Amino acid sequence: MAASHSETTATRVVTRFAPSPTGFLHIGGARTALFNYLFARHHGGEFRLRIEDTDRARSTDAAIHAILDGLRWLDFDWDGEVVMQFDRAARHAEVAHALLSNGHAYRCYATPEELEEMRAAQRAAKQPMRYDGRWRDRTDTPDLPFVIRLKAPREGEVIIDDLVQGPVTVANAELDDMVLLRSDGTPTYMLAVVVDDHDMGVTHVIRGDDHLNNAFRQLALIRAMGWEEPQYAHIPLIHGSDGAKLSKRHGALGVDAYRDVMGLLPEAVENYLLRLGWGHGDDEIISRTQAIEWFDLGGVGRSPARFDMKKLESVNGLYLRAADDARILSLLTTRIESALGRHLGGSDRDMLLRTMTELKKRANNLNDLVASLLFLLRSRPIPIDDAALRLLASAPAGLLARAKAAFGALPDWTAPAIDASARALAETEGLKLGQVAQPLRAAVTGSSQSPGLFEVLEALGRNESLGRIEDAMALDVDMKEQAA
RNA sequence: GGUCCCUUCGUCUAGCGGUCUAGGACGCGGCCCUUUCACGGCUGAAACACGGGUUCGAUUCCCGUAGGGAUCACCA
Repeated sequence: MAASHSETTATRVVTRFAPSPTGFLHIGGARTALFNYLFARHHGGEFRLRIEDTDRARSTDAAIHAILDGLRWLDFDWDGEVVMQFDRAARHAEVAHALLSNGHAYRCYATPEELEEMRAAQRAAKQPMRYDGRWRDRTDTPDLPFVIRLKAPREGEVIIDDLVQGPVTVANAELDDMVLLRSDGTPTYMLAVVVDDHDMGVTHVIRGDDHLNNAFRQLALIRAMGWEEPQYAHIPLIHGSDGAKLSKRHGALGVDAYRDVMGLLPEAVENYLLRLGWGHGDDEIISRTQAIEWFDLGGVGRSPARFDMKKLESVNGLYLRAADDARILSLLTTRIESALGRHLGGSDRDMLLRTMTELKKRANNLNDLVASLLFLLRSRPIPIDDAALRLLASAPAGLLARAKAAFGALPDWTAPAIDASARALAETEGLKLGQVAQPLRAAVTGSSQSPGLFEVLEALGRNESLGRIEDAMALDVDMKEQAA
């Protein structure tokens, strides 16, 4: 029971995120949660979480866990206990009956078939499909199943001063008498949201604009109960890259997919989502702290934004490069181990840590990062791709052997020392540095492209490096020529 | 179809009557850096949906048109 919050509501802010657990936490839901979170934190208010599980047939525990897991990953910490809507069914019914007693609701005995006929007739007559209020003024109470409907005002209009959409007006004649309590005694969504928002003391309802029309019906219910009206902010939905409603193939995946299959960082997803439909001057990279300081509902755009994976990847790359190397390595470990089929040893980790900064420049997500570092960890002989094979085939005869000899004689195995040695070799061979470096790169990395060759050699160590060069020297000539 | 909402580069956006020869970012092209690929730096192409008003003056305000979206359940 949250009865009297009629005191000072001017500065008090309570927002909530209220997903229904019929699926994973998708990207649109994550953005709604973000906006609610940021708005609450900006005002020093509360951000609450409510699971709308009144649809017993479609709600699952797995979905509840996926949603909580997603919110935790994104680090949107909520205040207080999670409210499970179904647990409050008795309270919802209580409100429906209170409305019945105060004359703001009535029993409707129309059968589903009867209502379907009514709609068919309206459809045929090209009339708007609305409940015609056939039980609105009847006083008889047959011994039949019934639903409780709100006796909504029929005259006048309602204006909602939406914090995002601005003032929106709808005539009451457009609204029909919605069902509050189903014939089985369970509450409808409309009833449950209004009651829960009220009892939870929600001051600002920030949600997708697919709920904008609902707001008018909900307001009628709030007024019938004489409750305080919340502020509304209906944010536009996210669309796919083709402008159509976001679907699976556009990226309407659970946030777990962004983490696990796409290998993205939560702070990057957050930043991208924040900028989707909201802006702060020319700022692109915005920290959580800045977001809390700057976020405002007035800055939210009113038109739907298209989801752009390319930009998300780009933002992720920026965050990846800025991220702590040890943290990234820990995120990478499982991926690397499953790709390699073995556990990572301490020396492996040291080597990766030393090269991580360079590695990160070449990847925008964790998957690419793993793919680009595996060559460091593979055991000899490492696989050589076609482009690398061609490089080896076109290298001057004996070059690799002479390089191996020169490197083998080095007193210190450091990148600068190897660099100097390679340059000296190129000089005596009458070659450009690239003509020496590329075949070596092919031999050592198995690829035509990699991080700086000398840094790679240093990281690999003298034995492994010389071994790999030797492996390449021993490669079958036909094989190389075939590639060339 | 009724109702409601929206409309700046391909995309996300800045702009809240003159500062706009319309700015930034992603993507795309070029150049630089360079042992490769990246990163980074510089640079180029690229937009105010259309038509009327209001105003000394409209990207910015109003009205239409077109296009897009949302919603019309005993689902949430």
